Amino acid sequence: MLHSLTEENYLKAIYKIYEKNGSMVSTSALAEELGVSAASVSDFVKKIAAKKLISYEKSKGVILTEKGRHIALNIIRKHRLWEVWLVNKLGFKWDEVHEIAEQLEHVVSDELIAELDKHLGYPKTDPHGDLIPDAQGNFAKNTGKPLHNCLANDVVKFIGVAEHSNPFLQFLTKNNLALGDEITVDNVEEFDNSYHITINGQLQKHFSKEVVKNLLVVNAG
Amino acid sequence: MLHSLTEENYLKAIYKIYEKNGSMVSTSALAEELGVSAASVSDFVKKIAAKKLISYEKSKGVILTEKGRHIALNIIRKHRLWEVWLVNKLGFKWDEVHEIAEQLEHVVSDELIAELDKHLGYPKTDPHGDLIPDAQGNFAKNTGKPLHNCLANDVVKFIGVAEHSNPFLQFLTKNNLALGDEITVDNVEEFDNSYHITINGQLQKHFSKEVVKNLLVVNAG
DNA sequence: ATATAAATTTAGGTAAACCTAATTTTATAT
DNA sequence: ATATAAAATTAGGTTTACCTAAATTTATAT
Repeated sequence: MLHSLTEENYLKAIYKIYEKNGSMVSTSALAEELGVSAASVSDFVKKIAAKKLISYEKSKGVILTEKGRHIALNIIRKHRLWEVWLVNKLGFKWDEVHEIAEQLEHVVSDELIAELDKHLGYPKTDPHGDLIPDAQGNFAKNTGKPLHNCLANDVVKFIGVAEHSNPFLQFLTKNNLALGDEITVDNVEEFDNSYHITINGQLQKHFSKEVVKNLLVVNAG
Repeated sequence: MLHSLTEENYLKAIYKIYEKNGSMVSTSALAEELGVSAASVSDFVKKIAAKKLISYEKSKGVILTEKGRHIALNIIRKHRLWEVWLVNKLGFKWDEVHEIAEQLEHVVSDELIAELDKHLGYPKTDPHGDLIPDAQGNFAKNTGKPLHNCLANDVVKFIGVAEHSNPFLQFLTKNNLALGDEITVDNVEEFDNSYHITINGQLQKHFSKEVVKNLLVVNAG
């Protein structure tokens, strides 16, 4: 079964919003995410609901069916594999790959994706630390928690970001923080919830609440 | 300037037919190549003529302008680079890459293509021996001549194909003939113009006129 | 509870890229 | 030179994915 570019983008957007909010996806949220009018969304969701890719309750919102979820995860799988390729094989930076992967993710060829996966050594995560679903759409939930939850003297490992915007990624690069780095929480400012940290036991930094909320970490070890 | 998928495919098709026939490209030839009706072609060529991508003489045919030729060559460059990647890096066979490259060629990112080119070691030819235009659209003409023009006792090198269909490529693979091989013409049958040849001084084969017409060779040396 | 605001849907319309059928133009053959 | 065939164009229509404006439904606030 072949899916139009638009259909793929709708399913991906529905998946993304659902993952963030955990509830039915509203017409307006979808319109915002896709950059189209609410009227267009209202039209289009009826079409994909008729194809059983989503279930749609009028005026309430939409949610992916198993079939729709499977397709969405396959696109996400392709997107993340291409991002790994762009960074690991072509030398792009983590803030340069999203737009290119948005195009590559729609290329249709199961053999291509299987060979790409092999070529990359079957990576588990993409350059932003996001987990890559397998060909069946299975994947674990990311175990990282925001650094914001940590207390003084905690020692953790930076494994992902909750915010994927290029400005945020560039901010981290500029501050010499990269995935895999060890972070020690030196002290938390009570007054504004900003964090004084040490990266890899070497570099001291002071990050705002907005930053530490978006750094996903696990216990070091 | 951004071009629709359709526009890119029209320009590529016009280029391809023009290279084969060396004259103005007819509506019917384009319709045949693109798999659409002549009426659709007649409509669409007006649109791209208005954009100065082709020049169009009503009822006579079309030809690329410099601008249109430049775009066509850029798509061909991308197509061939992706084919090299598929074969050299992912391990696909030369008869498995065309359809995938048809999709990849439309991805838009000059940086991507520049990095891909570097990653591949700036290849001069694709897996079928076709020359890859540079980023400015410059490229030499293929110097290969059909083996069909050779006489008994000629010793030549196989460097390209005039026919790109998968059945033909698979036929050559099955017969152990690959690009770069040395071909010795042992004898030409007068009666049907079939060729008795020896590949790399080892393997003797008997190929029909239809086959040898599509094998491009240069003098061995 | 009802007025107002916000979100959603419906109605009606557009542009891109296709189609078939009819017409016109160009080429071919006697 | 003219009839016929082939090729190209025009006319009129469809589908997909969008739009704005109007109407309706749902949520919010007094």
